[in-house]
Amino acid sequence: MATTATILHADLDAFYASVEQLLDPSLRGRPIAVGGGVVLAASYEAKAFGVRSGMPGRQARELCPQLIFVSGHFKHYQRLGDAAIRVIGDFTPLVERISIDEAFADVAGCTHLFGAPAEIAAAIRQRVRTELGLPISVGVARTKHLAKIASQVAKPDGLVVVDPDTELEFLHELTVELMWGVGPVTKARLAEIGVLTIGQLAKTPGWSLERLLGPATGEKLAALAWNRDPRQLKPHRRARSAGAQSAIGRKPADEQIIRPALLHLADRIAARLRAKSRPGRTVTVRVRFADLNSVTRSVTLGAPISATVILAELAEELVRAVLADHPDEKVISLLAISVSHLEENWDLELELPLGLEDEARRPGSRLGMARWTADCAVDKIRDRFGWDAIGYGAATLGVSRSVPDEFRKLAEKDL
DNA sequence: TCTGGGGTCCTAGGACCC
DNA sequence: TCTGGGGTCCTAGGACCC
Repeated sequence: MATTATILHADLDAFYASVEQLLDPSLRGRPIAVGGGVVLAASYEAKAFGVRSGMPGRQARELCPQLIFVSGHFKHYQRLGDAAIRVIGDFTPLVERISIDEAFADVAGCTHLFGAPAEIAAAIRQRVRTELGLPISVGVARTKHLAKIASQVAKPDGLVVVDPDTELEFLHELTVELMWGVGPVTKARLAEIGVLTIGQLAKTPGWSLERLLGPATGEKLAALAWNRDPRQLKPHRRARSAGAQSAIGRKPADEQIIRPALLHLADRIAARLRAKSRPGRTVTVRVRFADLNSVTRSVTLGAPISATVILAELAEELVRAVLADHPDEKVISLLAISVSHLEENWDLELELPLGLEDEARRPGSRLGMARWTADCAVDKIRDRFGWDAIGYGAATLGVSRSVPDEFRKLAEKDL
């Protein structure tokens, strides 16, 4: 007899759109999209017409002429998302939050207090509905993978419990794209060899999958198809990287365009790194050209950084190297910076390592003590007066904000 | 003429060390 | 001196997730 199903996966339904329908009752039951130029989220009524997040607004309107666009109430998203996760936390401390609207939980240790996992799941759904006014779907199973699939099957506004004795019956009749890690490319590759369902995947020889998808992916999918999911619940995952990007339309690859854009991105990232004392050693830039192909370039430093201007300068050097390698590309459509190899608990005093103080004080030095103190001053002013109270001249001007900064914040992981 | 934004993990080759 | 193997780190690209 298998162990009990105690893993929950809870997922708020069409979260941003549901919040808008909660705030404005006249929107309930109608197709709505959050956003304007680009769809940030769509209600189920809009999804029925094929409207998807990330879709250009114009295309969405073509698919659904009666679509209602609403600008987002971003503060409410954060508040209600946090509140929903707290409801889960009232039952068990073992909660792994995946994003603003989604979390795993293990209720093995609290069934004696609150009843069977299925009852706990029902109670969570009931409380989120009555206390917050939002629909949330929950899957209950023995593993994370199966719980996640169960919640997807439960949507919208449902509950699915997978009995440990009938796991494979449940799993094998579903299509492969419901599996974690199967996207459009993998789905298409599997379709080439006639594999459409998870059951067919399970019966496919391992060597065949590994040849088709590579050793790691092949082995992983084979394991998941037989419901062997080794992943443990990890309540306190720390972020491994922090980044920012900006789609800039179609702009010439000139310094006047690139420098302010990179400074703005570096400013956003570096401020986050400093706030959590997590400087990073690797800087990666991505340049997307007019044809939407993109190229990355990275450098790993001997010591971690979190100063805005240093990050911006390194990023600019990397972008220059990319452009030098692609002399025919005159137009760029996106710039991105990411910082990884983040330090765990970095004492800010150590950012200028012992022995480098002299170098730091040298005028024009990259380590620049003056720059460091400037960042600190900016951070303090922003703490008191808000982000836009101060900034790096060029970065505050002329940077197109196709997506509101509040929306960006929602997607940021806690460092 | 606006195809978003923030992340994770895997792969494959090369450098380098033992 | 030559050959080989294993481990680690770095880099660039890609698939995928929300």
